[in-house]
Amino acid sequence: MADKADEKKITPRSQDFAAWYNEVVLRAELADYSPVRGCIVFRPQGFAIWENIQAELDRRIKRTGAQNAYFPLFIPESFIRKEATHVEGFSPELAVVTHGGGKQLEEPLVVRPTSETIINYMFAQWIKSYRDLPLMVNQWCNVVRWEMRTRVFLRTTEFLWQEGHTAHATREEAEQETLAILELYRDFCESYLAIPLVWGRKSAAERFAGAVETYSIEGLMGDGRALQCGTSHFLGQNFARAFEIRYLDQNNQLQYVWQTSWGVSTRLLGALVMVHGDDQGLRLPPTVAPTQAVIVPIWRKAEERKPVVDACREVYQNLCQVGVRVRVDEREGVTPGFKFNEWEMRGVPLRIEIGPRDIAAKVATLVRRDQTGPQGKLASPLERLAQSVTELLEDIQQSLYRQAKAAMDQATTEPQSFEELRAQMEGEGGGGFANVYWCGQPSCEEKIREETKASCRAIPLNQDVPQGPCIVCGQPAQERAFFAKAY
RNA sequence: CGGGGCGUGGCGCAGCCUGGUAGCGCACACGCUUGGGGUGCGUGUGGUCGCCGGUUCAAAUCCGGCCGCCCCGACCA
Repeated sequence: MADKADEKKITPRSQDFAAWYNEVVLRAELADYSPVRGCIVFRPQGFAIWENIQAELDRRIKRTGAQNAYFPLFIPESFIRKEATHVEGFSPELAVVTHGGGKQLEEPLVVRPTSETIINYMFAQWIKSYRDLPLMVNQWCNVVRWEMRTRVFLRTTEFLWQEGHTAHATREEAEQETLAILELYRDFCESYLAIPLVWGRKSAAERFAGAVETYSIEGLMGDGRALQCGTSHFLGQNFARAFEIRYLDQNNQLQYVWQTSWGVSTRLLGALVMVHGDDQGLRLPPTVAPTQAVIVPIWRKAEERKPVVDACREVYQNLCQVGVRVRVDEREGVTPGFKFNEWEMRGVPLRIEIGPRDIAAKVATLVRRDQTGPQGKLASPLERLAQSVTELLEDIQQSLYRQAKAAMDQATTEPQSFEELRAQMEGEGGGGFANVYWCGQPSCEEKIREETKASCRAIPLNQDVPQGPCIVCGQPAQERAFFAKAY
């Protein structure tokens, strides 16, 4: 009997995080494996989350003045080679098409790993004058990177993302844009996805191939490892020079443009699972949840069925009217208990139970996904249910953020010595963010990576901290940086 | 590419040592039952046992070869 119950449960998160993660993704029906190695299928439950992310992010991006466009999937191989660092960074992971229409192609076509080259090729033709600037485009698309080792959502051969590309007249303006997008991503992740972050500049070793500076937002997953959740790059004039993107300024002088690029991907789905999920499955913040509330009718005798179902449908209508994404689970032949577990696995933030007892008392029983046990359960009068639900969803959003923030804060330390850092990162259970003084030398960063497996995740901006000794070499350091084991 | 492991209904596995009608749990279909935390019972669908060859009257099982997948390492803006 115990075995049978266990069979329906997933591997506990604390027992084997990787197994837990895979089981949640599969059982919540977010994604499935495909016949092609490293490629996944986004199932309706997972894709609906991505669509919500897209919709909200798209609004926010457009508010900055960027416009959506679409560039080709195929890029002439020679384009990738035009920017030296870029080609070095991407060559090993390119998928290349050599044949088409039954014939070998004159020039192989690269399946885009990112679209800097082809977009900038077009930019060069569109930009003539300072009056054409700034030029800001965004595209939602798929990209392909032939990774050696893949993980669902976190690193897949093909993934979906949004990539923004901008060109500006001045360095200052481009730098400002880079940071504005970083802030846009930060706010989006924290407020919309309820994922707390650290953020800042990347070290040279972690920088995007072809960028002058890379900035990122970094989340901390449930197992103590960091996940890069979005990047914003200041490209300087690297691509402008490679692709001859020049404009005439007010003084009739030819100038190279200054550029940025930035993106977030379907990796965010992985972050949602790993930040919020628990042993019951997924837990979704209400803002991004495709279904925010599910109504489960409960009845025993045949004559109880109609009043219960009628009450459920009425509540459904009322909630729809106030904009709650709600559904009624009227399936027969499965018990309420089964439904409870299933919707919990899928991460629905709020469950509304309506049975004969509730109807008699003129209430509905509300059960919040973010709290287990009796404290997550409350009776709410039917007459002001819509308001209660709306308020509860808001509260659940805050609560999920607070829980994640508390976990991140608890896992964030300020080790004073290299030994302390090493001890923190050691073993499977080791991890978290280590906020340390670092002199900025690549050799010290490399030593940390070699000996602790932790890499530099972000160097916070506008630091106002006293000088201290580099945690590796002891030389005076002006800055602190976050190190962590990363996905 | 190096080290380790595994290929048997959709999923997880047993059977292989000692050759003889391919089995269990879950899932799925139907019926009754049940229903406020994964209800129980019954009936049923579904597999050329990764591929090729060999030994044998007979191969999931023994032998040889090949292929694929997973884990660890190397690698990864």
